[in-house]
Amino acid sequence: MSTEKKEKDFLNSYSISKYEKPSIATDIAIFSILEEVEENYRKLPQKKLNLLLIRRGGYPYKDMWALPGGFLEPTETVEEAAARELKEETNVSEAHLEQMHVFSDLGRDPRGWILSTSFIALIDGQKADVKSSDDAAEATWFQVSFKLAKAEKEYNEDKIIVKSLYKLYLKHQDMELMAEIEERKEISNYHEQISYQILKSEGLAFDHGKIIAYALQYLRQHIENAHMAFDLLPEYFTLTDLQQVYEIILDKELLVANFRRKIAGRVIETNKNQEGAGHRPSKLYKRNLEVDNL
Amino acid sequence: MSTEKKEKDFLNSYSISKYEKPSIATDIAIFSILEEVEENYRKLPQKKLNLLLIRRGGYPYKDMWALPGGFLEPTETVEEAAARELKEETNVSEAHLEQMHVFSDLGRDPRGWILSTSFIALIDGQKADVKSSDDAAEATWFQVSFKLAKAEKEYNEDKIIVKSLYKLYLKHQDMELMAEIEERKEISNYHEQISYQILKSEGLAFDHGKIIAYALQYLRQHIENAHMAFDLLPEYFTLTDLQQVYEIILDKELLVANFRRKIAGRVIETNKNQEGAGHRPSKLYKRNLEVDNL
DNA sequence: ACAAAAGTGTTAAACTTACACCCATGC
DNA sequence: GCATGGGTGTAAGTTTAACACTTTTGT
Repeated sequence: MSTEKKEKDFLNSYSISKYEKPSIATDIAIFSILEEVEENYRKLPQKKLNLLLIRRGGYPYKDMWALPGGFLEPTETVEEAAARELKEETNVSEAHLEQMHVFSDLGRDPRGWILSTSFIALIDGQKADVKSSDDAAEATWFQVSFKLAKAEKEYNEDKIIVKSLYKLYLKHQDMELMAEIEERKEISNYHEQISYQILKSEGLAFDHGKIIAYALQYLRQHIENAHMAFDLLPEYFTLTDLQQVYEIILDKELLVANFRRKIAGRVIETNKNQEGAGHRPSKLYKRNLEVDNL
Repeated sequence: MSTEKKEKDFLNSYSISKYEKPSIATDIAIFSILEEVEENYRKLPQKKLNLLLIRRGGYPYKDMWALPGGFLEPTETVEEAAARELKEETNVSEAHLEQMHVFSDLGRDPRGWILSTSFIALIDGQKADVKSSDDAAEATWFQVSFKLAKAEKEYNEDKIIVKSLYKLYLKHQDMELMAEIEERKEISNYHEQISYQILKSEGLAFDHGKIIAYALQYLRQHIENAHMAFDLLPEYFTLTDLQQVYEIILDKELLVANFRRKIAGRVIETNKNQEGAGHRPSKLYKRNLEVDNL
């Protein structure tokens, strides 16, 4: 009997269904930058980092807020599932959409054995068309605040443990969700590992506080490398817009002259101008697609 | 009826089994640095990047080589599953072990709907105790060669497409496995995406050529940031050892004086010396666990 | 003695950081 | 006119890159 024949026979008789299997969900942290209205005609509107959450219509965690997501269908990849969810919730089909992490803690979902392959999506807030989806769930942008509240370092023999307590606040009008997440880094001679634990969670469903914390750390660590900042902006933008995106995500002020020198090679000046503001009009730029390393 | 009661009732009546579910495999790219014997007593032994592969004992892909891996059990997280596999194959329980990517292409496994959550593991080659595991599969270190063979750039309106063809060779004695993988980067104003495709594959099971290519790119991109290089070395090492790890992974020569200045803060000098070589003995160093950013 | 690697010093160029200053607009 | 943001220049400090040179060992 040929090898091909044997393999075929094996596959025909193989039944994968005898093993217990988990369900796979994809959850997406969809971020955008939105502007608050500014009453002073001179001042620029304040930009804020926002995250899209959906109020759960059913059990479990009924009426609490969760990341958009859903179960993986047998006809699609996790990327396709994430793109489908993103499109359903925001009607945006072209966006930065990137795999982030698999969350598989036992008991993370009371419905059973469910793994989450999480994604991070960055979209231009103007382009998103957020509305209640067909299942009547409310989708809402929440302003994000994520701050280090406490840090401690423990020196053991051959090992250092760094614990950092972060407080996450998500605000929309008079609604405020909160989570306290502890990040634990363990560094030894042979390996290092990082883990997150939810200490407190108010108004957030499942382990989504943890996923959101992970996404925010991921954003901060990756905003400088790739072109992620551009994905949060429209096609044409001012250098101040771009700088503010960096400042919001890094939660840190940057010097104008230095920032401009640094990103000079990544943008292309256009002959368009931003007009109508109570100050000198600024040039509009677009991203330079041609960047050597990427 | 209280909300808690309702939630409980819901969960009791909820049956997740009605949806079709995939199996979850964890596959690990286990890397180590091994030395080739050197006949010239003066010369240092050549270090090489090695990858652990297992010959498949059964169908499908019988007798072909695959990444160590297995199915996720309902009692463990994907990290625990990966650690279990690593321990089974190498008897190493403390190592750098990190989630990499989820591969979910339809048809990636002829046995059915199987997703792979892939990991990357870095171990000190000396510590690994590789032997045929209980299921009598052969586990073997393969020397890795991964080179860019062709690159092309396509300029469209509002979009740039960069295609890079990589050739992967895996050698052990007179065995040679090969794969050609195309990396495709698409960069537009609104998003950028990167995908890999297997063009040719000889001797490698499943889509593992793709996973290996992904792992090697991941290694190259991350070796500078974190302390990954140290995880490939024993506790005490010479600065030349460390430099060679960088050189092997980046596939690029570095200047000695400059390298030493760059990593000066990350290592601690010990009073131990490497002796017995046909040249001036070198000081042994160990890693400095205390690094500001991590 | 000498091959091989260990290890250090010097310089120019590049990039980062901090700060000072002028410009243009709408009200 | 003036508040606000747009935009540029310069000098000090730091890091990188390239190269030259000295030191120490085992055989």
